[in-house]
Amino acid sequence: MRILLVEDDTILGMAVRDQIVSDGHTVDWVKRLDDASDCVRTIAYELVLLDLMLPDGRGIDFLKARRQSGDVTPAIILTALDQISERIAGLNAGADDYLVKPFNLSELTARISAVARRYSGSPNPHVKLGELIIDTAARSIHRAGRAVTLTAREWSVFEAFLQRPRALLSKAQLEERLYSFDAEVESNTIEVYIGRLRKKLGHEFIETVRGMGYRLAEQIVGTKDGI
Amino acid sequence: MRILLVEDDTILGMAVRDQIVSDGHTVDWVKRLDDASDCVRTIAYELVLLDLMLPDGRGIDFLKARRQSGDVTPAIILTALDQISERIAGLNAGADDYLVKPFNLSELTARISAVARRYSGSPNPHVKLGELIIDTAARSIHRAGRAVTLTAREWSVFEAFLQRPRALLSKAQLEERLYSFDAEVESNTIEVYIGRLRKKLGHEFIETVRGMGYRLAEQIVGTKDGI
DNA sequence: CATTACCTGACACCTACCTGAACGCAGGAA
DNA sequence: TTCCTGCGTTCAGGTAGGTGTCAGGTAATG
Repeated sequence: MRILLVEDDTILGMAVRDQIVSDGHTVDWVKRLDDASDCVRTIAYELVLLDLMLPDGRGIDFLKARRQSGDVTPAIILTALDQISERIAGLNAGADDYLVKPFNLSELTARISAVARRYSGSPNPHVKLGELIIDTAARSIHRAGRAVTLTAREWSVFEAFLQRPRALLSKAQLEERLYSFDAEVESNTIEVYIGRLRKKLGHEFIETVRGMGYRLAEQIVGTKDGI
Repeated sequence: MRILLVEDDTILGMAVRDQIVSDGHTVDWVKRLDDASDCVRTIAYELVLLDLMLPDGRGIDFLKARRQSGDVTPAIILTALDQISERIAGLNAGADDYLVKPFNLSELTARISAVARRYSGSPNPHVKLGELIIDTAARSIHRAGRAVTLTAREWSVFEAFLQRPRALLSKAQLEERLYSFDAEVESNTIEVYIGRLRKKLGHEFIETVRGMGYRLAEQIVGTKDGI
């Protein structure tokens, strides 16, 4: 699982980061909201851990903005005890959960896996994209009434487009998503997977931007709805 | 929504009850676990609010027993700040959420409606799945007129699929369900249980998604084609 | 035209998965 | 006690399907 941690406290941030890593996840840790914005713009996280009081703004505004722009990435809020109203506001703003500081690290682990579980069965599991109906919990896709099954890798790539429907994703970005940092891939894997996805989902779905990368075709994404 | 409140503190209990009522729900309030047992035996609640320290036992044992016997009613745990390990154990025992005392009442409202949303399609005691008729209370399954009996572990795995019929469940998720955090299982237990379930329920029942996990076959679950 | 980027069918490897079988352990009966 | 039975867990061998690689072909760009 790829997790974004937004926390300005160094001590706490380090502890949280280490715990998450030892749970087998990947973490990117930033201390400011504008860094966080950069991160979510380029990387499709599966979970955001969000402190509410940050040097350059309130976490809740960040969260609200993300939800406004259609981002459904699960978010857990990290908050101090005396910010009860903030917590409620956070839940209303679209947070999936919160942790009250100071919290136990094994509790963090439990909450993370709980959110991960819950998210995969979230109340809005069905996403519609053109003629595709996507059930993220079941990882199943229906195309014109027929079920389409994707392999693990294929789903990873497809998911990247799902999470950021309008974005143009470079091959490097997609590779980074598929393979852990150190792994070296010396070939046209991404091209191959794009091809396989096109074969399964329909060739009009993903369009090539020569020299730059790939993105979902505009008529598929639509103007406002979807995701 | 019909809610069971298990809380021995009179002041808190009254406050919670009033809040829930003013949210438009129905509450049954009991102060002891054996009263709670009577209640859940006769009434199908949609949510249980469960204090952990009660005069006649630990709430967590109650919850665990309910889950063991196939009850999937959502539960929110009410716990004091210093009972962190209890909270974690509660989540592992099958709680859906918890509230830390002292909590704000509007926070309670938010959490309740969150659970309600999550479980908007609440499972009833007699579930039909394809040619299977499942009695979660009795843990018995009828397949084509014949009774099928599952062992405890087999049921645990099966129940996971029952609770989230359309979800894809990874082996890690299933393991986490079977074993407490500390227990280490170093083998293909899940694979074996999947195999045994298939043998008992029919091979077409559970399908493998290589590299990702397992899920109920789609023709079994049936396509809920809203959306 | 040449050049570059991308597409795609084919293929070998490898790993996740399946399955039968055996082992360990607990509870019950004699 | 000892034997038996049922359940949970582990292990090893076999298999099929996913993955990465490559080569030859196609389309875009100047």
